[in-house]
Amino acid sequence: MPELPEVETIVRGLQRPLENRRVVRARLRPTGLYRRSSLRVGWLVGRRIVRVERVGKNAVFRFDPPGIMTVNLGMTGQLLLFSSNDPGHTAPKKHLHGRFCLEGNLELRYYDARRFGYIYVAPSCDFAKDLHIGPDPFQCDARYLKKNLEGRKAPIKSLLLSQRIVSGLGNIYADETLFDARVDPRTRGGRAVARSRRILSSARRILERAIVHRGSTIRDYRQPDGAEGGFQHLHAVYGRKGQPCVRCGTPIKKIVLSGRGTHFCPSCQS
DNA sequence: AGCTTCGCCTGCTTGC
DNA sequence: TGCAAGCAGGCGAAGC
Repeated sequence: MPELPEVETIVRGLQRPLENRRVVRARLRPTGLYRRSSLRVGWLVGRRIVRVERVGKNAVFRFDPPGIMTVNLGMTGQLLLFSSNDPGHTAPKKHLHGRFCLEGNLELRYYDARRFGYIYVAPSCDFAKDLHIGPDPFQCDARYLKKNLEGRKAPIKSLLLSQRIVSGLGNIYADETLFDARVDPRTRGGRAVARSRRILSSARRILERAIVHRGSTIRDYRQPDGAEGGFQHLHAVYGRKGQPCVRCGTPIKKIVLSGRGTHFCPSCQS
């Protein structure tokens, strides 16, 4: 599932090929993939992509004349790049929902098997207001996190998953972060305030390492050129139920927390 | 208001 | 072996 490191990798892979190219044709179906109140992608035709960037878990495309498209990949979304004058490329059609043809015979395709992703097209976007997302772990400090955990009763894991406080963490990296910080995922937010600094620095460390390894491919995630990520081999807890903790050897436990599979070491996370 | 659960959706895994 | 139920989960909406 594309979280911050995966989206960062995708965005970096798209910047050079896409920036400064004009949209020649754009199509997206079904309309259920649009976020409420979004314009249709046809509105982008004739506009030039001036910048590709990441905001939380969203890939964001900025255009001139002014316009913006945000892509949230949900669980199984993919943004793949094809050269339309390369007859050898065999692009699957299954789950292909979006096609963006650009100058220079480039085609950006949007695939999403489960269709949990969504796309938002608008003249401009206020991310906090329109997408309900807060700063990512690289954009906030421990004081901010502390302030937002105070008095909260929900488990720290659930609070980290909420994109409103801190954006970018999903199920994999929330588990990995809390393991790194040695914090039990069931700890109530208010009880984790004193460990805000450690949690934040763990999040940054984990995310940086994951970016270096180009994200985690569990099943669907791919880079724009179709390659898999490599960080899945370095997970300490996610997907390691029953296997020995890399720190203390205790079997990793898997529980359900706020409806999410949650992996942790019952011995060294407290 | 804060927190949890539900529904969306498909494909892989599990169990009979 | 084959089929159906179970499970996975990001996110918004609904429910408590």
